[in-house]
Amino acid sequence: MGRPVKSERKSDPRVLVAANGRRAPEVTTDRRAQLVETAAEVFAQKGVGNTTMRDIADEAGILAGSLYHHFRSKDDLLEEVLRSALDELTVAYEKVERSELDAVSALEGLMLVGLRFVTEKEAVTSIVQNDYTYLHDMAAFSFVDDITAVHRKIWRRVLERGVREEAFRADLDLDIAYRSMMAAIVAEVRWRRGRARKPTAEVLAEKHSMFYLHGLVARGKK
Amino acid sequence: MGRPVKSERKSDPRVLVAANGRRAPEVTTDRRAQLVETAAEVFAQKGVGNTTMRDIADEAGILAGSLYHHFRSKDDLLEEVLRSALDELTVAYEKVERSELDAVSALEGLMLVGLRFVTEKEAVTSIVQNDYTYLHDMAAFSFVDDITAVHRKIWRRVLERGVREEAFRADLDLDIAYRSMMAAIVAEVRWRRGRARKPTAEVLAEKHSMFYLHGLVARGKK
DNA sequence: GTCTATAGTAGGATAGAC
DNA sequence: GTCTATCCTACTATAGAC
Repeated sequence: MGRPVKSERKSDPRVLVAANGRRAPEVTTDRRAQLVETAAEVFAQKGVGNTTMRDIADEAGILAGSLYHHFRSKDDLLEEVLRSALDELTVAYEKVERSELDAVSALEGLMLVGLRFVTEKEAVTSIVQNDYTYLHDMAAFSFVDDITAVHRKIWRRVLERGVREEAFRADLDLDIAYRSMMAAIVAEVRWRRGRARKPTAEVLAEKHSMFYLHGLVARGKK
Repeated sequence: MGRPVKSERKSDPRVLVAANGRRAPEVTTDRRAQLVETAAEVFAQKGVGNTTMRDIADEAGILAGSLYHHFRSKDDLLEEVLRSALDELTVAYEKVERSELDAVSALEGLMLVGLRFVTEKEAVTSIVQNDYTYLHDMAAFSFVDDITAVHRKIWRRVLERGVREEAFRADLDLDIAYRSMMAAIVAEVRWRRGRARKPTAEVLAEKHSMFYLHGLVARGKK
């Protein structure tokens, strides 16, 4: 990479086809969604900056130029990879918050949702985690920060409620708590990538909850 | 980036000058060390893949070609950036382990050392954190993993000792504990970069220790 | 929807003057 | 130790045939 790319985003091919009134949308979406999936995998594997359109095309079994029939630019393709996945995550977090569980259960719920995302969308998680600098320096990807901010607010509200309801320690530093847990969840993707034995999100959530709820120190002591 | 670069590493200018028997080593080192510092900053800011030799040269006030008088290649330069800093971190961790504190204090010590590194070497931490994929895919940078493995073993020994001495919970999952704390420490660099108010390592260590030692749950409850 | 071919650009690295 | 000039390579993106 390195060549600056301005994506201006205009029409979406799917909309055009839909307007024709033909084809099941599922099939229409297929090729495009399939390419997005492939791209996600390659971006995650090599890093966005080191991924060329040819890399993606190779993996998809076509030539680089053909990708431009589906996407306006490399950044356009990346945007589609990220936006679809992150929007799903928002919905899942919101569902936990709306469920009105007690604070401890709600936090466990958020953790499970976060870890499910990490385990089910390894590629996207890797991209967000590994290409942080790339994404943050390009105005075109500020939407990632916007979405992340929404997630943070949900977590914060649950933590605040926990303190208010005296389920969590009163002297808790909520910034530290949020940052630590989020960092740990996202970092899980680095431990599981390319590994044979991949623990399920449920197992990980159970362990993380245990760790964060009770801490390191043995109960009997102090 | 994208162009594969093989660094083979041969003579070091400093050695040659030293062999001449002239100059204070400090002054001799200066220019090179200064360039390494500058490079670290630029790599951290833009990401390794998006940093060009011209970017670094601009920041240093020279032309791109001149950098090759000091370093054999871009990767060579990056290697120097990383190796010097990470070796220092190893020494600091080892010092904590040798001090034979009780497990809780030792863990607090490791945390402080880790956070001091993050706060004092923001650039290097950012690079290791953000260009994870780049570093892991190139054989030339496997030394980063080697060094990290040494750090992990030190942390693990302290955690294991804590459990043995019954300072830490017996049912602690050491993998989760280590990963979580390390992820949180390294992630701190993302929160402080470009921020006006930067908490000191000491303040952060105090807060992280509090959080990890005691967890979220209020004592009175459960 | 994919191909061939290619324009246009930019980065890594080198050689030799100063 | 830095500069000028340049080679080589590789990537993004486009145009038009099939």
